[in-house]
Amino acid sequence: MGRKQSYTESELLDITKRLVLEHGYDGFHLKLLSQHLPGARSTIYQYYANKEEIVAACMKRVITSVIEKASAIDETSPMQALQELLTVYVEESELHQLLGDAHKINVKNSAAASRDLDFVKQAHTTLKVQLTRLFQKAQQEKNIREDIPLPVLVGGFSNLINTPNMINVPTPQWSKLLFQMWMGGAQR
Amino acid sequence: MGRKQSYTESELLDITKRLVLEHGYDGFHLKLLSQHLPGARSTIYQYYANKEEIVAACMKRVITSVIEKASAIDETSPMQALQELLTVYVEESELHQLLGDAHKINVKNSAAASRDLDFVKQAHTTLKVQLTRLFQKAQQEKNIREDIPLPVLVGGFSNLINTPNMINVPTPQWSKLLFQMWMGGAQR
Amino acid sequence: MGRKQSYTESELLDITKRLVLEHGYDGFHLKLLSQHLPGARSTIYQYYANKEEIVAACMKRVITSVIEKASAIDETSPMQALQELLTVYVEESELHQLLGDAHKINVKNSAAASRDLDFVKQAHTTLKVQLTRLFQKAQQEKNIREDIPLPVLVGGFSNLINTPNMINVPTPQWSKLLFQMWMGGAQR
Amino acid sequence: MGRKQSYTESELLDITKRLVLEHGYDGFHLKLLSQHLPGARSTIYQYYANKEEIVAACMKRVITSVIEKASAIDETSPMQALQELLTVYVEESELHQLLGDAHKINVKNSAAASRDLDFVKQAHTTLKVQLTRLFQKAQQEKNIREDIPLPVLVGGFSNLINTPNMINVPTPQWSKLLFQMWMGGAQR
DNA sequence: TATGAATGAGGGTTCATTCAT
DNA sequence: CATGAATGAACCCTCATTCAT
Repeated sequence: MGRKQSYTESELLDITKRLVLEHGYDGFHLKLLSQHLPGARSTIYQYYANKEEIVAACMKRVITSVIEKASAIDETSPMQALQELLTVYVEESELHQLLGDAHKINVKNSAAASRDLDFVKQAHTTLKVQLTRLFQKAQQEKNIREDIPLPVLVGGFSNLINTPNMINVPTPQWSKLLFQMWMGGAQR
Repeated sequence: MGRKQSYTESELLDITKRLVLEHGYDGFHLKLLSQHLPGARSTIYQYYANKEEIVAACMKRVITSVIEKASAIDETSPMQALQELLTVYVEESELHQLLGDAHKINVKNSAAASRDLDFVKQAHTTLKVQLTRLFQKAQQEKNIREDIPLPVLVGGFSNLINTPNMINVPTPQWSKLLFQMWMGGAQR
Repeated sequence: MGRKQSYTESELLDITKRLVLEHGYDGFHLKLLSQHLPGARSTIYQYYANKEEIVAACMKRVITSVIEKASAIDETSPMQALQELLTVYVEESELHQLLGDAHKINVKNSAAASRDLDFVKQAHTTLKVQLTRLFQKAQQEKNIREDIPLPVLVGGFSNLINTPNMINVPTPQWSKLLFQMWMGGAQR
Repeated sequence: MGRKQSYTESELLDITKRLVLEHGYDGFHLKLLSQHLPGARSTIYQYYANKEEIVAACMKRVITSVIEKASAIDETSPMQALQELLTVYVEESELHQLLGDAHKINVKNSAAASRDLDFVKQAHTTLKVQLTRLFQKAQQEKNIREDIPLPVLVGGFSNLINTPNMINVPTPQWSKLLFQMWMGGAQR
């Protein structure tokens, strides 16, 4: 009946996420991964067929969690929703960075990786659609200035999550600060 | 005497910059570099002693150019200066991304790389000092709101350069749009 | 668990010894080594981390064996002991040549190589101390002429091992012949 | 009428000799050589067609000089002649070490190197013949003990030159000391 | 002739992946 | 299943030698 697995798939992906963020896709080695897990390097192949699949699965898992949180948001009030959405994004701010390496994954080697990356792309689109929807609603409700093109405002909003939290405020307050700044501007 | 070089050091660094941005430090190989230059891989060693030195020299050159442009700015009016500085940063928006990999360069192999990276660090500090100076002046002149901590505003400003220019506006106008958004906020 | 190694560490070091003696340190390549072992070049890295470590380990092993044999000698009668010591040296006459390349090993790359070479140096000293001890005792017992400086006699003794055995006498007899010649001189 | 040569062939061979002794044949690079000569590395090819020829020419020159000195010795008294011969050998004691690497020279690349090495081999034989002749004469004159096989005595004599001169005596006296030790033996 | 640039072969090392136990 | 050994492809880098100026 076989030996007990010494770690779960989920643990494997957790470590993968951390290491890919730390070292980038090309700096992420299976040797490195195995050093952060019990057991031998080759054991990893019991879980995934190759490096590509590991990272793809990791990306899929991360974006799935974001999608779940984002789709749970009540969109009745668009501005309120945007604030909540920003909090979700800030909480998972690595998402952006992580997915930035998606294009490096060589998909020819593995159907599974290919499928996972397709899912990621799909999910990405879903998020963009939600964002656009919220912005359009906000605009209809006259909450948003019109002298700046909408895509610029959307881009600015999305880009907020990359702002480094230099003052180490807890995430929810950090998200509020960012939203406040984005909304009201820097000028007195 | 001797043969004519088949490409200049500057060309080499141009390509290096592009490739490091495209592939990251770990994805940047001398093989890749040589594929984008005429001649054999080993010819590269006529210019630099190793991979580390190439990338370090590249980073140095890029930040040097930014420093030059930034220090030419007239700081009399801080808000005006910030707008101009943003333009410089947007023009060289890869700087940030490029330098992000600086810590990956193994400096033990090469004194030259070490020197160049020290220079880069120094220059980085110089830029931060300029930015802080401008913000303080702006604050003194009551141009900047005070209910948001200054570091957040600074962070938000710096982070503007990462906003993707989705609408493909020419750089100067893009910079103006960003500045306008950052100053006035998104709210109507 | 895992596969069976296709050769032992000891076999690897045996071949290394032979090849370093044959080709010198600079002429000793891992490709050469792998050609004298089953399997691929990269397999060697299962045993040692780099070329330096291989040769250092080899030297350590050889001198360890000499130290063991030399320290087992009964030193009651110094002349008898010297004869036995010579036999040990002649048996391991490659030692000298092998260690001659020790200074070429770049120790910066590898702590293990550094440690092994320190051990070798230490052992070398131990051997010299023993030799000096025996000569002093022999001198006290008036077995050694005094019109020639002791270091010259010691040097001459040590150098005996390099005498090529042209007549292909078995080692113990060869050692006896050399000792006899060194003691009695060539003159009738 | 061309440019003035910046160094002579003889200087080139002098440096070569020193460097080959210092680094061994495989540790001897043309880059190293050119660093010890004025001018560019490629200039060396104005003197010799390749690395092999350089080293072969160097060996030839060294052994030629030994042959000259050795053949000038008056062989009337064999013991006297042996003492003088030893002095010559000690003076040129690097000869042995230098020629030890002769077999490493790949002769296929160069007819000139091949010719020079043949000459070296020939000269080597000439020296051995002289040595044998002197020993035979010494034996006939009853100067040499007969209980030890002649080749052993010859080998011992030849090997004297490798004795390290630890006490830093000037060469002629060193030679005398060695001869004395070899003749009379170590025993009181 | 002297030079510095260009080159390709070859050696060191790492790493994803496969294989035998 | 889990493991550790084996492998080959891919990189970095050096060096003898050739080539164009």
